[in-house]
Amino acid sequence: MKKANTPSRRRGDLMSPACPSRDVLKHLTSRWGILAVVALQGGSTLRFGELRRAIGGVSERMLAHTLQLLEGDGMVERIAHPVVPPHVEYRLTPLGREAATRLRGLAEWIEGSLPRFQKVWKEQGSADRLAR
Amino acid sequence: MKKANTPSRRRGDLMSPACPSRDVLKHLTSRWGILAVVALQGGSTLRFGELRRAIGGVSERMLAHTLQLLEGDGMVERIAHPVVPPHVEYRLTPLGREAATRLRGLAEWIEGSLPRFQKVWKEQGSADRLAR
DNA sequence: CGGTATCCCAAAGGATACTG
DNA sequence: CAGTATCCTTTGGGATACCG
Repeated sequence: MKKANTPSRRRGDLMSPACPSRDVLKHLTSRWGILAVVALQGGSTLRFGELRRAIGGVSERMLAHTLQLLEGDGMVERIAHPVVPPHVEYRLTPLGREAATRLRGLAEWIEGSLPRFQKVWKEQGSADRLAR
Repeated sequence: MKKANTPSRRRGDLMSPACPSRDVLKHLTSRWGILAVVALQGGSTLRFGELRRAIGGVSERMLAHTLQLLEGDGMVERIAHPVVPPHVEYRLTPLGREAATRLRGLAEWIEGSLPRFQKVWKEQGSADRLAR
């Protein structure tokens, strides 16, 4: 019979409420998701503590949780060396590096555009009306 | 005197906990932020209801709130025609279009990579261990 | 060192009803 | 039509303590 449409496993649609691609987006856009990927960008492998210090403000609990989400999506690889004290390294997988390209672009654009945002915030009183 | 460093208004640093650029990231990565920007991408102006139908699953309350955040950051422009019944249109500002470029790239990559994510989810039992 | 386990809270977000 | 207002539930995420 027709194989014209393979509805389920062809391609995601973020505009559809039930699409599994929403989960990927959710993980990447969790509070620390983007920052973790960006911190790992560059191919370097980082230890848990290094990563934690690189990402200002993240708690151990949330960093571990975020890394598990990303590992579950195949974007981060966890390498645990069986020594004591523990030595665990994280690095991006090929899939994660693809994500990192986009996320780094976004991150750098935001950072570089900050002066313009601040101008907007100053000109209008948006800071007062809305929770920042 | 030296003008070598203008610490505050030069450029953002997302890795710093207190940097205001974190607010922009937070707004864009709120549950509906990216989807709203992507839905408006293309330069077209959309009415509130059209936008709502375009973004599957968003409630009126959250769409209005998200649009206000984006408007407050100068990425979305709200054009209200004083007629009855109300007629309100939304479109991206130049700043918003710059964001849209990055976000559309991310969104399309996620959508196109869904088969690979599903493969990862199937191979490892990550769906069981972690909340999706 | 690199985590879990537990507890707790603020905030994000949904449902519903109402309004200019 | 395009919102607010209100109420309520869920959950993201911080603090702390403990463990292999």
